[in-house]
Amino acid sequence: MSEPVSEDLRHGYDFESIQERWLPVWDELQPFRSGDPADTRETRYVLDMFPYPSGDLHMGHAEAYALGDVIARYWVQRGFNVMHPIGWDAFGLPAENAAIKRGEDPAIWTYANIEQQKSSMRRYACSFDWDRVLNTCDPTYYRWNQWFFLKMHERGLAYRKASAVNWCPTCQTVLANEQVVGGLCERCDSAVTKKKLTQWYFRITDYAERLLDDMQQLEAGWPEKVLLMQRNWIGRSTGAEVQFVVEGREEPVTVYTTRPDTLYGATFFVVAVDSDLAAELVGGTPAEPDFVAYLDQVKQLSEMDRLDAGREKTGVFLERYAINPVNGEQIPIWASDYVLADYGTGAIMAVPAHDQRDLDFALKFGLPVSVVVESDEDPTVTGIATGDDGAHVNSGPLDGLGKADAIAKMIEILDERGTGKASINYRLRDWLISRQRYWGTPIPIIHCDTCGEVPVPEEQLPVVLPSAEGLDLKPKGASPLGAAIEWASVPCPKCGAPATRDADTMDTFVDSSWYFMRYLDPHLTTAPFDVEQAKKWAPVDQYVGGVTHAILHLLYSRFYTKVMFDMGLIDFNEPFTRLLNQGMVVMNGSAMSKSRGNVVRLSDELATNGVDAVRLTMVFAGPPEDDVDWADVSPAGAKKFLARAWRVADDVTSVPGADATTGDIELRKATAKAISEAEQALDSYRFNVAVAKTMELVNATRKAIDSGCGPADPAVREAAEAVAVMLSLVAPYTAEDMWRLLGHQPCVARAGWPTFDPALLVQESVTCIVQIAGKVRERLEVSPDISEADLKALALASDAVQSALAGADIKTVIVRAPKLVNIVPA
RNA sequence: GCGGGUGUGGCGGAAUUGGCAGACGUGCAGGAUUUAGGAUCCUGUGCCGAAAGGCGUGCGGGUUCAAGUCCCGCCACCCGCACCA
Repeated sequence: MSEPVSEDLRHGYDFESIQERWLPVWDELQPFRSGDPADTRETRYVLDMFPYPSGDLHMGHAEAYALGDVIARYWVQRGFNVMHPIGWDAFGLPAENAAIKRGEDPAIWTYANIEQQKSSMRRYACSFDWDRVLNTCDPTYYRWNQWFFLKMHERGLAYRKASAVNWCPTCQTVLANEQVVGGLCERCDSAVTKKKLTQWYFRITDYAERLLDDMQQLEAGWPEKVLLMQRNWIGRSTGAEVQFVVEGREEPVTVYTTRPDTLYGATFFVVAVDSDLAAELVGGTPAEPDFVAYLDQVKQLSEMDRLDAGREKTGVFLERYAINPVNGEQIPIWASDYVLADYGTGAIMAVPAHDQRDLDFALKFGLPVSVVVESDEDPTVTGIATGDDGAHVNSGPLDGLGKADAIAKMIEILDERGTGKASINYRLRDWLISRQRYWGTPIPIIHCDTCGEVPVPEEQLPVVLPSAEGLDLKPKGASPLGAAIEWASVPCPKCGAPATRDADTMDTFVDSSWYFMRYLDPHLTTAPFDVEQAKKWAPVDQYVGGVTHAILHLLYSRFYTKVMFDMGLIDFNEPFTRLLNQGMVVMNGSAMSKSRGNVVRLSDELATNGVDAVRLTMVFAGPPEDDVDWADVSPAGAKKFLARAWRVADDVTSVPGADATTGDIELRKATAKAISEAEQALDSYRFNVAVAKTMELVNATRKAIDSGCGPADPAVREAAEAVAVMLSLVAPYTAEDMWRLLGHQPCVARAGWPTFDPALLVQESVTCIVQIAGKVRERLEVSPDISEADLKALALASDAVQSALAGADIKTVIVRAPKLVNIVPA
């Protein structure tokens, strides 16, 4: 099987030897270093989402990095100083799980994988600036996680509270809201349960309004879909808070509602079964045993079950009553799990006539239903809640008003009486960042019996993870760090008494929330990043990554950026100006997975077709945001094209610097057109189209060599050089070798984008189509600046037109010189 | 249920402001060269039709001299959210 190699040699193009030839040269020349302070080029910051080091690179990486690379390399060719860094999102569960399996330190597995990925990326010819590499599991990195935590703590943005939190029984750790997908753990798909724990939170809800408002800045550069998902996630809703007096209770209870206009229709009251309020209200009533039994039953449910909207309503009457503030009616208070403890106030007024959930509940338990918005159907008969909008009835001063007016009026009334006010609520919850696992950033807090939670003094950072040696990392619901007695036992920084370190580690999304700033100077020891470098480079001009992070990572990064802004560290408030969500690489329509047995191995593809062909396949497959189905594309075809392009350069016989202006005019025009069109395609992120334009130019040049002006014509050299530079974005090895064949020194990556004489784009004749009743009947070669009158006359005089008209009368003639004439017969 | 997106040859996909639908590639067919081809080169390739010609961008209407593109109504598929009061 040594055949393929000898064939390639026979035809000259051998991707393997080309790869071997140029890798060491590039290592030497380092064309993508961006840190030279004397560099005066305008700056651009291109960022690929950094990888998690679990094994070697796969097809998904190959696509993402190929696309990011096209953008970075294009901007280098256009004369920018481009920062294109890479690093590793190196903390997290897979390393820990692998370590448990092998009984070794997660650091060993992690760093081995990083080395492997790094070497694969080098071979894949990623245009990274290798001087800027960072690993989040290095203490030099995570000390700044801790630093940010302390700053947040100072500002009241990091706080601890006891709450029912999401718990993954498999990972044996808590999860943020964003990490629960459809009731399942985002990482391992286990059914998530609730657990009451005291945990650390970041107060992201304080930023809800700004996270929403600032999306305006992103509208031009982010996919609409991602913005929409974030808007939905933040879930702003407007309504009112209404106070209900509860019989036998000093303080009134406040509810949140988006429909204060339906207050006259509130016939009962529901509190979340797992809220403190429910326990308090039921305390001492005859309903208490029933309530406790019900609460136990609810606790058994997984989040999955609980979220099932089709499920029958359940609940318990608490033997207590509230007073409807507008009509003074006594309404019963129930507890149910369909009301969420952590949204609004954990209690609602139920308006069964006009809310489906409340109606379901009312019908199940035989509670009264009172229509307050005029409806044709009776909800108690149809079982369907009515009255999204309509005239209000049975509502005193609101009678006759529509929804919007009624809401305004009711808020006015509540305001006057001091029993309510307009209010805004968000679906977004605070970000739970504690994790009960080993491989993460230790939380820099010391718990002291007398002083409480004491921040680790800044000068004592980093709080370095204790060695995994001797620690049992197996998940058991409590952090393994607690068992590192020597590590955990420290004097209280305040009073000096014996105290213990917080044993939890931070969510790894903390690591990735600001890493884009650390790249600016990853070796800096005095601050997380250099403020001056930030002015030079940030924010990120182009971010590239999968849509899987549409909410989690991107929302957290946006939050961190606003916090950094408030701290005065930066002068912008959005981290990523443009965002490109590349599609996935799939096989036969479905995601590659071992269980499906449809995994295509990147290493196999690289061995068969070479790096350039794989990169080209990824880029040429279609629009970058679409999925690439490997069954639909042809890496072999890509290789064939690269060989064709290479041979064009090989065939050139003129010397470098040959005067192109004396060359074949038709090929020169084709070259100018290809460059211009590729440019437009690249500027609008239609990389597949840019490749097509390059292919057209290769075809035209081939033709010129074989059956046109011949290989010695300087226009052929001009075309081949343009192809080399255009190709350098996608197929750097082939392009570099073409550059060598053309008599140039490396690197083609910094040769500069080809220029052309705009006069070459002007055509001296264009094809004008002549339509009769919208159908093409004739084509005329005309001057591009022909007048409408001349063109009309010319078209009408044409034989084809005359015979097609067959003497019919003409109603109108539409002339769009010089491209079209449409003759409309009567 | 709510919200959003997408429908173009056998396949992946092209197509400024409405103005030659199918660029480029793949696949397929035929040919050249070759001991051979999973190499290279050339030719053809939307569909129907022998041809003339007709039809054609999910379906049905509409606007227009002209619609893949704009408007209205459907259908299909995909994605996100889903007891958030």
